[in-house]
Amino acid sequence: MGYICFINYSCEYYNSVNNGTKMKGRSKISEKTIERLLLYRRILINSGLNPNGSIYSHQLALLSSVTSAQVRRDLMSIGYFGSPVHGYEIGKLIESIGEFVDDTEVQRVALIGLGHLGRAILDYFRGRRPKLTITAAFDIDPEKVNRVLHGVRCYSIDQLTEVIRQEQIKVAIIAIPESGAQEIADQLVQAGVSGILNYAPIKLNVPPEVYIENRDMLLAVEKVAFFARRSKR
Amino acid sequence: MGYICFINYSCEYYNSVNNGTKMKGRSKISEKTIERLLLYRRILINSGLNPNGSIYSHQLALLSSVTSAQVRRDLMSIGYFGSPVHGYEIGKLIESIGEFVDDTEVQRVALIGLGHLGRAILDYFRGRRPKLTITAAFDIDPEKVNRVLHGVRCYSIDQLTEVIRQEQIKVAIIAIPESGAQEIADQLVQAGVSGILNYAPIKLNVPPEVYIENRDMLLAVEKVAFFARRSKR
DNA sequence: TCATGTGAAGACATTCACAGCA
DNA sequence: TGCTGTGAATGTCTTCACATGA
Repeated sequence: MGYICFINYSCEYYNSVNNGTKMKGRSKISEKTIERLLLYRRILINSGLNPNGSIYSHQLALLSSVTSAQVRRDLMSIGYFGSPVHGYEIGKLIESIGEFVDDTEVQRVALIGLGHLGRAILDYFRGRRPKLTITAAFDIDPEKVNRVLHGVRCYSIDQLTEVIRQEQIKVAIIAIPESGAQEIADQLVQAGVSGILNYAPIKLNVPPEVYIENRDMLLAVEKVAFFARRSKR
Repeated sequence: MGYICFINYSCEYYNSVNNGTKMKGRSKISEKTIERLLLYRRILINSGLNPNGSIYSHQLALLSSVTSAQVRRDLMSIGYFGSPVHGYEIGKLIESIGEFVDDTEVQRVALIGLGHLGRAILDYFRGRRPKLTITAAFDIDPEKVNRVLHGVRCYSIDQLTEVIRQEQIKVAIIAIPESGAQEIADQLVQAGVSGILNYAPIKLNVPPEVYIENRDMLLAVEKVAFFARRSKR
């Protein structure tokens, strides 16, 4: 809640056309901006547009369902500058967003729970993001333990701390029922994880320095059901 | 985006202690407030607290990880009033939130896609919300069609329009890969659906009167990975 | 005393609108 | 001309802080 990050960036990063105005010091980037940047990148990649071509803010805005002013602000905030003539160079824009949102090295992710949800995540995820790989999965089911499922090695939940410490994993996805979720969260934090994506329908207690994103599946349906009723159809 | 709903409510709904100030006319409730109200309700139900007891805003705030002022504002916005002496009566609060967020009748929901994700949703959902039931599932796999899986009848995707029209379903969950998602969304809209929960990693084009909630699973991981790096651990 | 309900302030997010430039 | 980058305006959301009341 109210997560703001301060990023200290140097100017080599930016393909700045407008290279007169170098940005100094720190810049604030909101969660919403990050989400949109990730969205822009994926839209650009999936669009099939020529990476050597360019795109105007209003075009990208249309593809992303936001306003053109929003696009320009977001790109400004990562220090990527376009040209009034050609707009933004697609390939370089994709790259710049990547430099901003991706780590320099590959980030390893742990997946807790290989039930239907866990396997769905693996399917959606599989090879999509080169800088982000799910390297370890955990489950209580002895049938699954020590096997490779959907391309990922499955460990026993008892090895959680050990494996996460060893592999220096900082990101975890909780895809188990709510009953065990808090206990797992505690273990994850203990083992050094600093970001948790939680699919269990429960509020997890974690220290404030650990980033947590809740994707409560029940709540999502309830919310849509509410707004569906308010539609004028 | 910027979804605001105007609700016209009558005062019979509210267990107003402070019955001097009746709210007249229309009130704006934001998406965020709705999410929190749904969260409060679930926390209250799951907490195991005695429904005949009461709770103070700061206690509920602690359980929900928000501020007490936020809790009071949210409850105010649905016209539920507590007492400075006892706080809010738990049972009546649960009921009041329900009267606000639930439909008067049961709402039927369609689930598109019975892969791992679809089955995960069914598992999480199963019997949790009495006013909301997934009544029809759709899949292309002939193995699944015309069978009852996880308690829900599975139809062929070809019957989509027909079944949704017949059952007057207004809410749908898209749990299929991105490749077919836009086509399905178009059909859903055609069939009269007014709220869509989309799990496919793609921006769906729907008319503005249709409410759409995106729960992009890839983007969620990318976002958490980003903020995990910014942690001070 | 202590918690509610709420006006007002503050923080944050989005959009407007226009200078500046090729 | 038609775009970008951005100050200023607007809009939305959250928190502060205090009058009120049992």
